[in-house]
Parts: sequence; structure tokens; C-alpha cells
Amino acid sequence: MLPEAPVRLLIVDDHELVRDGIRARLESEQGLEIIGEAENGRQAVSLVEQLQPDLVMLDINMPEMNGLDAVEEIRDRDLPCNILMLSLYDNSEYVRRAIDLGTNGYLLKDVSQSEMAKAIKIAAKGGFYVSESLSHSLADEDGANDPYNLTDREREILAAIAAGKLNKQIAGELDISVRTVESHRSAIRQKTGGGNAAGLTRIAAELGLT
Amino acid sequence: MLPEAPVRLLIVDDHELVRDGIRARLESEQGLEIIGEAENGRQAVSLVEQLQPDLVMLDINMPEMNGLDAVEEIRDRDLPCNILMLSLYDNSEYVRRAIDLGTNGYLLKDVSQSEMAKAIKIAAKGGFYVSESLSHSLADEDGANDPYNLTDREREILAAIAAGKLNKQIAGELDISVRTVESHRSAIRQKTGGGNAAGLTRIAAELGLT
DNA sequence: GCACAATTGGGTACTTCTACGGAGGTGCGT
DNA sequence: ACGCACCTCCGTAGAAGTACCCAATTGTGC
Repeated sequence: MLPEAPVRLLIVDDHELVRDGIRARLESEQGLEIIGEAENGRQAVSLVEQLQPDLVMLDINMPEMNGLDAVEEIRDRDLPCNILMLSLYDNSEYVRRAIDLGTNGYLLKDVSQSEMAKAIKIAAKGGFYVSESLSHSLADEDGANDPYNLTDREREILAAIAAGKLNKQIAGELDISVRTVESHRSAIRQKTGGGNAAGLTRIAAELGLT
Repeated sequence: MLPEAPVRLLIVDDHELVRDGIRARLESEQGLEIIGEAENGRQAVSLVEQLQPDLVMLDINMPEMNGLDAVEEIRDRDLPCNILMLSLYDNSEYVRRAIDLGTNGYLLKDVSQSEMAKAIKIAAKGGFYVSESLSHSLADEDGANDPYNLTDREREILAAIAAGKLNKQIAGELDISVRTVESHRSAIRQKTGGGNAAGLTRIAAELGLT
């Protein structure tokens, strides 16, 4: 087997501390070269354009432009590179979007050094890797971004409730009767065990419906 | 001036990646020795007891036992050490609690290497340091952690509302009448423009009262 | 002492939510 | 054709929250 050219890597995270941590870990790895850093999505996109890295390690929660939006931008501009998402949160909505956007993996920030190295190797070759701690939650696949099995309509109404709207308002906006909204609300309560409006709002926040 | 004994440091963060980052940074600093790591509050407390570090760098958001609770535990057990809080969030409620608990500083994770080194030196001597990016929000000092001028009682009740409790329950727990809770609730609505329970819950989340 | 804010409590009337019960229609897969 | 999940709608009753009004008590600061 030939010695391959080193993987040219771009690190994107809004915290210098985390970037330092990644650097420290990867220094001991062979075949990797960190060619740049960015601290938000906007910088990331322009550095991808300039430096044409083989792989981008991209944080999700960042100011200016978040990681997922940055991926969209990179794909829109047809910039060829593999992307490994990196996030604090095992929010399955994030994971889902990351998959839908055709990234090459999703790592939680609590990964071990060896897992990170493995993920980088796989992602750099165009493969796909998710944190072991996450793969279980994706086993459910399909509609399991909420553990409550809410229907689309129910999620829509839950979001409206969490926005502080009254049943009457919601009914008006969705052009259905107040009684129907109440029915859905009742179903949501039953499924989530949410209790009153305050409880439902907390759950909506959990599900990222805010 | 004598060469002082090195500062014996304990690092506590639930993410190995972040611990690696801190290690990487501090390696280049003089007079520091990392004597241990913990990944949650419970471990932290027992390691403080065992190792008796001079300074603990303590993350706030952790599973098992969070950083602030760990501080309480450490203080309760009269374990002598300086504590430097480390957090992703500039939640001023956190900062306030950290101050109230008598810690020696509060760093955001986006600090630069030099600022971190400075903070460690100050905190290790028993001084107090807060991230520059935070100090402005504390300039308002006193009661300005919310922009709504809520009183203590109002914040207390708002938190209970956000927890999904009914006025009746709240009244029971605080040993006041339901009417009084309603009065407070009404005052909160007026001050915050919060509208109904769902709206108030969102605002409570904003204020970190969850 | 006096003004002021905070906290406490009340009355009335209205709206909204909650918890039960019921039903009809649609679409989808077997 | 049938079951099934989903969305739609209704009645009734009671519980809870909302929008107004009001006042007594306490403590703080001037």
C-alpha cells in the first residue's frame, strides 16, 4: 500500500479551547495535517473555498452562521469536501439534518481520542460515521425524532401552544375549529404526559419546536 | 522572590475533548501541574478530598452532579481549595450563584489561552476573576440578571409556573393564598408581557429559571 | 413620621383549558 | 373489503387562568 497523502483538515468551532483540544489530540495521529481553523460558519465556508481541505470538522452551535447552515452553503457552492459534524448535543433533529445534508458523520464532543481518529479516517474517505453513543437513538430511525410519537399535526399544534398562542388563535391560523385544537392538545398531553400549557411548552423546547 | 511550588490543578469537565484542550494549553505554562481529572461533580468532590488540589477548574453543565452543586458539596465538607468555574454559558444566574458560593472566578469556554492562564494565577492565589466578556453584564450588578425587574418572589413564582405547577400547588408550597399567587402572576405578566402560561414559560427559560 | 415598594389577600366576571364522553371522513396498507 | 391511524368536530362539566377593581401589612429609605 502506498503511503497516502496526508488528510488536509479544517477545524471549525467557536471555542478556541475546543480547537486546541482537537489539535492536541490530532498531533499524535499520523497522516493528518491541520491546515486551518475557523470560528463560525461564515468563515468556514470561505476557508473551504480558499483552502480546499479534504475534510472539515464542523461544530453546529456557533454564532454568525451555524454548522448546518454552513453545510448547506458549502453544498450550494459545489465545494467538494467531506464534512464531519461535531456537536455537544445528541439532539436527534441535528443528527437527522446532518444526515439529510449528506455529511460524512456526526460526532459528540465526548468522543474518545481513538473514536475521533477512527471517525476522521472514515469521513475523510467519504464514508459515514456516527458516535457510538448516538447510533442507538437512530436505530429507531424513521419518525423517532421525538420519543412521544406525535403526529405532524400534533407537533404543529404543540409548537403553536409553546409560542403562547391560544387555542382560538391556533384554530384560526390552521382554519380548523377550536374543538379540534382541543382534541389535538388533549392527545398531545396524553402522549407526552405534559400536563398544562407550561409543561407542554417545556416539552416543545425539548423537541426543538421553539 | 522564591520560586513557588507549582499550582496543583484538578480539571473537571464531562468532555474528554475539553479536558485535552485545557491540558494542551496548560502544558506550555510554567508553575502548573495537572494532578487529576474528573468528569462529573461527584468524582470531582471525591478527588478534591483525595488529592487536595490547590485549584479546581470546574465545568458547570455535567451529568451526575453539576459543577455548582459540587461546589456546595466541597464547601459543606470544608475541603480547602480554590475553585475556578468554567462554562459554555454566560447565563448570569450561573455567574451569580458562582459568586454567591464563594468561588474564585468564572471563565467562559471561549477564553483565550492567555486569559485562561491569567485567571488561573489569580484564582490559585485566592483572588477572583471573571471573563472579560462577562464583566460587562455584571456591571449592572445587583438585580439586573433579568431585564424585567422582577422581584425575588416573582422570579420564584415564575420558576414554579414554568415547572408546570398550578397556582394552587404553588400557593401550597409557598404557604400563601392562591389569590396572592395570582397577584404575583399578574404582576409578572405585566412586567414581562408574557401573556399566558406558555409565554411565561418561554420567558422563564430565557432567564434560566428552568 | 412619611413615601414607597413588596408582599399579602380579596371580589367579580369572563375566558380558557382540561377531562370525560361521543362521531364521521379520509387515506393507506393488507 | 377491512382495519387502522389520522384528522376533523361536538357536548358537558368543572377546574384553572385572566382582567379588572380593591386594601392591609411589612420593611426600607428619606
